[in-house]
Amino acid sequence: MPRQRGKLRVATWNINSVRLRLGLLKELVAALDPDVLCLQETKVPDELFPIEAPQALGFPHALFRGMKSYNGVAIFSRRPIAPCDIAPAWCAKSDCRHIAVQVDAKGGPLELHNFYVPAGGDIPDRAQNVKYAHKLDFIAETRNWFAARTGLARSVLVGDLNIAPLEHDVWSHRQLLDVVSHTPAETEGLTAWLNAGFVDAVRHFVPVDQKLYTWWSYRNRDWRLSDRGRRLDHVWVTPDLQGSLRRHVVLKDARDWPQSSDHVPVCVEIAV
DNA sequence: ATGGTTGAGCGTCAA
Repeated sequence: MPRQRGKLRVATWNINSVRLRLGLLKELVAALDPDVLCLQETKVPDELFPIEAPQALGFPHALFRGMKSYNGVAIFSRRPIAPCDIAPAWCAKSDCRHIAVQVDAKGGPLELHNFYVPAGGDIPDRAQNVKYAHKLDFIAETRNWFAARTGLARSVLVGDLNIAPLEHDVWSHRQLLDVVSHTPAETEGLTAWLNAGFVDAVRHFVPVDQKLYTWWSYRNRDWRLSDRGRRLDHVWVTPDLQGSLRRHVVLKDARDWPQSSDHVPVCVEIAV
């Protein structure tokens, strides 16, 4: 897929340690050739970030926000970017789950948000599980913040949102209703956030009655055979951009790369 | 109901 002027190709990937998978980033770039690459779970503090990597991969512009061991987000870009520090510290934590930039585009700058939503632990009960409570609070805060952004336009939101909102975003809707990532509180909360100002750019291309996953657990002996996947990774755009959506890729082959992440890259091309 | 695997970084915790 050669790049074209006037088109912006945005990819998102939960890389599950950027230092461990620098070689796979090269594979990703070869496969998708994105203009902008958003990463989650980089798992590295900023002072230890492999700062030469984006340049070596052909991205002269980069911004990252990380911490020791957990979380961490990064944006690599072929086009100039400017940090966009307008959002609050979600849930009053500084836990490196969000980074935003303005990206140069032909028709004017785009606002790009890269999120890593809390996974939420195992027990789907906010009284018993503070991680689940944090997850629900996080998506309520983000929803309210975007809903208050009057005139929000030319914006793209990507990331590991750790929720599979639709029935066919999971391998078994019935069996996952009480599994964190697909509980009604989460799917309703994520849908409310989406509806606060965005459309689902990947479901724009893939009908809602078709199964679609971006994550397969490490705990399955044969992920492709059992195919117990979930769609946790998302690309949203503001409605003014919906008519500019051109193509999408869920790079399922990446799940078979050596020492792969348990998430696969998702990519959308927008004519902007 | 349980266990299954991986990463960070050395304790287990988080996913």
